[in-house]
Amino acid sequence: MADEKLTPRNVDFSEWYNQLVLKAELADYAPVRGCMVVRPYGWALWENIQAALDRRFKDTGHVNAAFPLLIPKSFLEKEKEHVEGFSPELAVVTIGGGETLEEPLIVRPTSETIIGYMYSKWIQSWRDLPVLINQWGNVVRWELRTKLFLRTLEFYWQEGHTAHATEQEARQETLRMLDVYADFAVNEAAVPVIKGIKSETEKFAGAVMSTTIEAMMGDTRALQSGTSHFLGQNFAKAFEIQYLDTSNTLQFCWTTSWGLSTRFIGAIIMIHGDDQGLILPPRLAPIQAVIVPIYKNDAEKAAVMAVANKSFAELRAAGIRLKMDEREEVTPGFKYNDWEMRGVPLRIEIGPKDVEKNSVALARRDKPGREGKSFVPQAGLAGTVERLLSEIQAALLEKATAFRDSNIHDPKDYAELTQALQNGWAYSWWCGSKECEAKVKEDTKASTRCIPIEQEEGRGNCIVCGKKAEKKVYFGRSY
RNA sequence: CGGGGCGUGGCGCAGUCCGGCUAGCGCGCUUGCAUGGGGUGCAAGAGGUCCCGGGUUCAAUUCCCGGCGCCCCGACCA
Repeated sequence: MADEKLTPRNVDFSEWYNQLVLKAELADYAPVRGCMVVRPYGWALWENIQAALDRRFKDTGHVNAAFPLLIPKSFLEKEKEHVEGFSPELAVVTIGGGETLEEPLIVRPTSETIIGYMYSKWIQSWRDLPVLINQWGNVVRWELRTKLFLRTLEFYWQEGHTAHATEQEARQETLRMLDVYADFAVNEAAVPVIKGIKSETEKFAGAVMSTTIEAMMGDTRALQSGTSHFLGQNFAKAFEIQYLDTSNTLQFCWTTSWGLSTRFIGAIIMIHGDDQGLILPPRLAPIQAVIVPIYKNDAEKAAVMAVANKSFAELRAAGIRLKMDEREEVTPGFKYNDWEMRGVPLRIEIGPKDVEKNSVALARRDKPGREGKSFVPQAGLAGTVERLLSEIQAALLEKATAFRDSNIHDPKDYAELTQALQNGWAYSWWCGSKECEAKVKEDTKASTRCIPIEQEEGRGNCIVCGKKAEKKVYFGRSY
């Protein structure tokens, strides 16, 4: 419960984050190292994320299915880069039913292999394409260093896997799903993101091209918040995913995969939260508004609850996700702090004075104190609440965007670059070489985050080596 | 895997250096009374293998040896 204040965000961002996740009851540490329990409030947030994404997946023609948690070890070994990338972080099952298994099974770290195997059975003809399947599930990666939501041994996500007849179509699919992620992030989570392409060193093991939506957290560190890969024919060749084209020629498919995980909850916390606690974007918040009735005797209680119950019914009917806080053992002030910590966007206070004046008091979570407070008529409350929720949603996006943009620097030379990366990102020309990328990482701990898909025409000189460069890239320290 | 730190009621810690009596404190929890528009007050309670194993000793939470676990930094890492 809300006993003590959080460590202020600017004193120790990491500590603030950990305390907040625990105190807001989003998640808790599990009895297994590096694992977490997602608690009901956190899972409700995830369910809203799922719903917003799943709707978009369906709208773009995808269907859901479920594949096994366990994958034969040999499957992972069929794609060379894939196995090299993932083998250090695999959990392997060697015993089943008391017997040593002939072939070890791995707990899926991602499902390209087993889904690829199934696709090879299901796809025969060009008429079977494209295959557009998504899976909601969990995966395990044996990470050495973990943090609640951002990186845990087991995490929940969705992984989309598609197979296409042509390279062009698969590349389009990759970018289309990246757009879906960006649309979700911006319009549902109020998380501004940059769509871009990962460098060779940063890309997914087994992909031809990886794309990302990259977001800046409240401490200016970067977070890869969703990712979409063009896999070329790498997995199609490893698993013989083939079809006969219209001229009766056997062809390999072109495949993609794309994923977004519970890590995104971490992004929401770290982007919008403040010293008081969480600030959840209204469109995803499990509770959009909380009603706090205020009274000190039975007579006042009866009058206040009559108005509170009427308001509750009206808002409920309007589709607002709503909570009535009827606890009698804590004071109104305690409830204010409690719900602020949990990030509820709007608080509705109803007391004897409101009953008298036919009003209610509204307090916006995104604006502290008096600035966010207003007294509105009881009549037409649902309309007022809907308008405020939508204003809060817009204000969160605007604030996060302004913060990000003010922390993206444009260094003039390498010295300025290293300086800029102490506190923020840099957007600079880059020749594309691994050497220059590695040097920046060595000197500043910052990696290339992405080469934005949308960037102005032109050429410049690499910020590191000074050679001709055709693309600009974002550098930043990441989670 | 390298460096550092820490394991004591549910949580956060003190005590241990220099062994000894009933192991304390804050928060939380239970009950009662008062309170109630910004983290409410008072009172009475419940709750402990002092991480585990071994050794030294009349006596170990405390000293010694071994083990396990967790956290931070680094390396690694979608």
